Amino acid sequence: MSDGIGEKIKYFRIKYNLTQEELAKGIVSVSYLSKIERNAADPNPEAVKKLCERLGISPEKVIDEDIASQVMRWMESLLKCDLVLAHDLYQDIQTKIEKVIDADLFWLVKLHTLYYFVLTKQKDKAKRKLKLLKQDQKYFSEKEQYYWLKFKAHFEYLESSYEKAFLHFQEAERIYSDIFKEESEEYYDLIYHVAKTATVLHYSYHASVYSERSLVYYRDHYRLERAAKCHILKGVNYKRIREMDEALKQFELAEGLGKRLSSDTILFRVYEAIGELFHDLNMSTQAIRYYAKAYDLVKHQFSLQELIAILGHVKTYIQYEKPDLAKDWLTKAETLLKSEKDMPPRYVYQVKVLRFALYGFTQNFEKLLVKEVIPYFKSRKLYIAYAGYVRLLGDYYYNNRKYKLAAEYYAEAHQAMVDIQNKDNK
DNA sequence: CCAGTCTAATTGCAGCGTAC
DNA sequence: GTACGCTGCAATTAGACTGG
Repeated sequence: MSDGIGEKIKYFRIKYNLTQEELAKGIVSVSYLSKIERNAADPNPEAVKKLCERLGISPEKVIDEDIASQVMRWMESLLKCDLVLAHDLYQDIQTKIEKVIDADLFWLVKLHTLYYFVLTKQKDKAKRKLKLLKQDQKYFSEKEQYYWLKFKAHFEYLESSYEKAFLHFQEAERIYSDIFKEESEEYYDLIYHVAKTATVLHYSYHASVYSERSLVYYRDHYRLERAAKCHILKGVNYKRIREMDEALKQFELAEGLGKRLSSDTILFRVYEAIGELFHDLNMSTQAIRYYAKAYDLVKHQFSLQELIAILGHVKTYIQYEKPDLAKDWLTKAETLLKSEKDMPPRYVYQVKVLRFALYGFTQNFEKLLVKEVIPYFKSRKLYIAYAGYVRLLGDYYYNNRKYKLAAEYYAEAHQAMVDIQNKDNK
């Protein structure tokens, strides 16, 4: 019978560094323990009791209703990204769960703990959890396999490995219908994340299909914050295919929702996106207006967002041919970087490159791009940024009359863009 | 009651994969 | 290679059931 006691025994045996022989000695044979652990045997309760005693765990099979419902509430709070509630429940559950023998609940908790670490950005803890779960994935039921794929994807996303994240999300979607009877909040949360990841990867086709699907659900269920985020995703994708009016419309819808919810997070993203849109349209005054709005929302509070808004100002002032203002804003960015050590590399590199753009491209620029920037984006498979910087280096060689090198880099940038399209069309 | 039969739990051992 | 941890398989054992 599979009440899942086997996995639990195995988990604790490994935790306490025992071999099967050591645990089984005097109770059952090693090979029978092997079977028990794999749920391939239905051992007599006496033996199970002895094994559990040796491991110092309680063999109670009946689970506390309290814990079960608490775990469900915790999973729900994670799905809704309610971190305050999730944190409280997490503390409580962790102390209780080890005493409970119900493998179903047991793995669900382990898996959701991974997601909890990802949401709270505890990278090291998440990494460790991921490693542990990896060893046990062969025991996962289908439902657990689904969560495993989904949360692994979230982890990869956090690590900026967007391509891996995208594949895991898609695989999770493939098995979703085998496990859950209907398309619920869980499903559309997954769809939303596929859209989000596809957007980062510039997979425009996937991004627009998935963001539309999740938008419809969130709108109909009055999940306004998510709906706003879907509008932003749609806007970004319209912008990329140069449907600027449609993009602006999406951003305005998101703005309306953001105001109604008085959510600075949403409003920041909207203003930053509109700023970017006007920047792309060479409408510098408008772009600055929105970047300024975005900046006002986050300055001296959220340093990463602040940096993003500052960078918007710098590139727009460069475009606007106001180098002095651009230099002022660049200084702000550099000051911010000094006080905040843990900024994502892609923004750090952007600051460094913008400095060269404002003060002249020197040989150090070539060194920075060849040795650090280009390899970084290549290894992360962030091909859009990669292609952008490769092209920039091409420009540098071109301006220095190194035409052969320039041509090579232009070709490489072109190839990277073609590759993205191919991946999107798969 | 008991010999015979059937089923399921349990064991011993050969052999597999991995780490050193 | 060999030591170790683990698993698959055939054999053994224990217990339940049945017909005489």
